[in-house]
Amino acid sequence: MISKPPLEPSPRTLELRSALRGAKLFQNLDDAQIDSIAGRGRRLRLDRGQTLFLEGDSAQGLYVIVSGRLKVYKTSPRGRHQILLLLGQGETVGEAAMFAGETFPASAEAVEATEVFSLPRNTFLEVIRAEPEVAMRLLGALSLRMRSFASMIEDLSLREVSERLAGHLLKLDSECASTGTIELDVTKGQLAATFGTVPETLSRAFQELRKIGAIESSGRRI
Amino acid sequence: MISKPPLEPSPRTLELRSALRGAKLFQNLDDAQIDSIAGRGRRLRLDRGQTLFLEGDSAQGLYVIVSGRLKVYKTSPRGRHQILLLLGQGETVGEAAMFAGETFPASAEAVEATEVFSLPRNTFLEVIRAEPEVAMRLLGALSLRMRSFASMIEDLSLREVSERLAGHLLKLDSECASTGTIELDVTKGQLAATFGTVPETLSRAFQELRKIGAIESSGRRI
DNA sequence: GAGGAACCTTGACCTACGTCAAGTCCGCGA
DNA sequence: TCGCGGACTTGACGTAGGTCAAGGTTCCTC
Repeated sequence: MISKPPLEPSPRTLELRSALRGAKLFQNLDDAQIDSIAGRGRRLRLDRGQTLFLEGDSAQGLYVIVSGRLKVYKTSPRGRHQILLLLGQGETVGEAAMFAGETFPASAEAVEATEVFSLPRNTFLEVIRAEPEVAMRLLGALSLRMRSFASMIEDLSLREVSERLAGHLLKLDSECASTGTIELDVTKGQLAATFGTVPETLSRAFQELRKIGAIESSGRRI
Repeated sequence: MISKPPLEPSPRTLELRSALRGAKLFQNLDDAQIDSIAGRGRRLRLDRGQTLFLEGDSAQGLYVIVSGRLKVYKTSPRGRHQILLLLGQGETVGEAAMFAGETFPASAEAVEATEVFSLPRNTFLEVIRAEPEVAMRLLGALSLRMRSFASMIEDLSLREVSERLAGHLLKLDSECASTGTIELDVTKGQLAATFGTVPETLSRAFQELRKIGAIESSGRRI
């Protein structure tokens, strides 16, 4: 028996709506538009560690994270990882692939149980054309991401690991509360991979900052 | 005596028009639109080595390169440079700064005598709103740039210098003619700075590729 | 054609950091 | 309660590549 969408929205539908509305990209769409988008894509569940796409896969659309977290990363032949982005609820992956090249420039995988909403390329292009404001927000999002890539490049090429760590901690502190104590929400292994290094080296960088008295830390609290 | 623009377009005006039309961003605008844009910005001449803006400067607009070349780069406290982009005629700088943050995330300077056309932020935003196609092209351009940043990050973190060089040479070859011989159009010092390294190391990388027989080279011909 | 100023190369040296190999600590399921 | 596996740390070691210093080219100007 095939069931059509019920007239009363199910809890899952409500959750999806609010996730889409939470996405910066769709912030100024009205309910009807959100619902129309919600009806035109598919939902995907990913277990922790499951991959959403691999570098080189052909990109058919845009993904919005409904819940959970993804990492977007590159892999070296020798098995090391470089994390480009860590994304949470309301953030999107795959925009860039829709406008340049047909394939994903990096791989993406869930770092915890994650649900994504996938919107086909053409649907998204329609939305953009109909709503110039979405295009503007997308430009904003891409620009922000470019900035963060630019500073990753700067870090990798001009700063050493403990400087990257120090900078990152300062940024976290200023973003979150400036209370002076931070709780990491990623494993140190992942943190290392976002800095372009390995856990061992990151560990020594923590050690160094501790030695010069810049931080105190135990476990993930700093 | 103040001279108004003549009715007959001057050669300089013609040059500007064709440069703007050459810019991918404005490719599908008609003559009237191009002229209107041309009339609303200013032209700037830069000598070789002169800086267009510095990281942190407040960004008032978009620059289109009319002739010559610019490098966009980051600097370390110890004076090393990392080149993010090398841009030529028809390419644009400063888009990202218009949509995210008020300041330039990097510095830009002319690597040869260069003329740029600077378009105020608001004018450009008007153009985008009036011409959604320009927004789409801009999305394409930013996406492409993101891709190239992503692969710079990959290179810096996962590949060694001679691999970067080899990859770059292969790309140049496939882009230009696949003839097997390439003529570099940048100094090796600049090439080094785009790879996140120093001239000495680049020189040794060339040496290595020569030794294993992958290339032959003399001066800038390879 | 002589004198410079960039640019490039080569050598000697040193250090940041990646790798390998043992641990240690912690949470979780039986 | 006892492992057991994953995350993290620590140590020893090797090396890619940055730095410093000294030439060598090429090219531009006077």
